[in-house]
Amino acid sequence: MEAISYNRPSLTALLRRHGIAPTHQRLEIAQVLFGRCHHLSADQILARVNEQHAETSKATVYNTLNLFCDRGLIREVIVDPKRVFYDPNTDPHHHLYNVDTGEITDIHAGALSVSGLPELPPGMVTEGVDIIVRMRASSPSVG
Amino acid sequence: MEAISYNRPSLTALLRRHGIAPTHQRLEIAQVLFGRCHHLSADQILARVNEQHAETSKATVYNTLNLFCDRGLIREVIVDPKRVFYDPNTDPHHHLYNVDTGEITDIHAGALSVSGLPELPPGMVTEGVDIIVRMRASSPSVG
DNA sequence: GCACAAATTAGACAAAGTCCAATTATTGAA
DNA sequence: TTCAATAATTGGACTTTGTCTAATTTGTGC
Repeated sequence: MEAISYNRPSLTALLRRHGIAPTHQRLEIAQVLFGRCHHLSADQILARVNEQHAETSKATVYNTLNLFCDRGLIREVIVDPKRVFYDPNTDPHHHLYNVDTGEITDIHAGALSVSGLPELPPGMVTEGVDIIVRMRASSPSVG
Repeated sequence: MEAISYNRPSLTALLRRHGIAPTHQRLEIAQVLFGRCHHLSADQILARVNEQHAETSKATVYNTLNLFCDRGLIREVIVDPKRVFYDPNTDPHHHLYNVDTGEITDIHAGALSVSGLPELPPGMVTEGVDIIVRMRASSPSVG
């Protein structure tokens, strides 16, 4: 895994390395993504970026998250039909999803192996394999 | 796999077996789900149900799909952040997702095995393991 | 036919995300 | 620096998916 420090100079370098001009707003967003707990939604990122003083618009947050995804800096996590989460960890790994709380935890891919995947149709290429383990508390009140 | 015929009497029986009163609208929706190609979104189901003559409202389609899910008749498929798809196949299986076209295909679980999944935290229970293989055409114009 | 419960409905509403035209930053060159 | 060109950001309107509610309709047993 690429070691990432969370200070401005190294975030600036990180963006540049991915061909992204390091503007003020992008650095703020990068800091939220890489500096705090993982798996935030666009809305949560918007709120955190503007915690101290409003400085970034909704449009910019969405633009930036899509840009970061396109450039391989972060990854979308699609587990909740209501919103997309963004994962600053781009190493191969999977997710444990707490259906009750919405909490997402990483599962390292190293320990895990999948066999028996079918061949893809000709001309097609795997973009990624997502494994989502959905869990819940064992004795919910619903019988 | 439970064999399901797609005529009214067997759909009626299917609903009753799951404790669901077989109303006209529910039978229409069941027919669309079980009788045609798989993995439809709520919107697609709404359109198909009202193809001939408008007979079912948006609210009923959403109510019914949620009811069918709760009762284990169908399953949600969460692969596209824009909408939920509904899968009439409730046997254990996984999905191949064509990122370019949005097309979803089944992967039978029989042929497939996963090892190395971590233990769940105490008091937690697996609700399901979803595996999504995302694929795309091998040489997209984007370099 | 009557009363009661269950299902359906239109349409208002909410949340996530996109789009656009106008403004503001940033950059490189002179 | 200053200027011009380009790139980024912005508010707000808009779209889409899905939920909610209060009123109506339907169905059931008696």
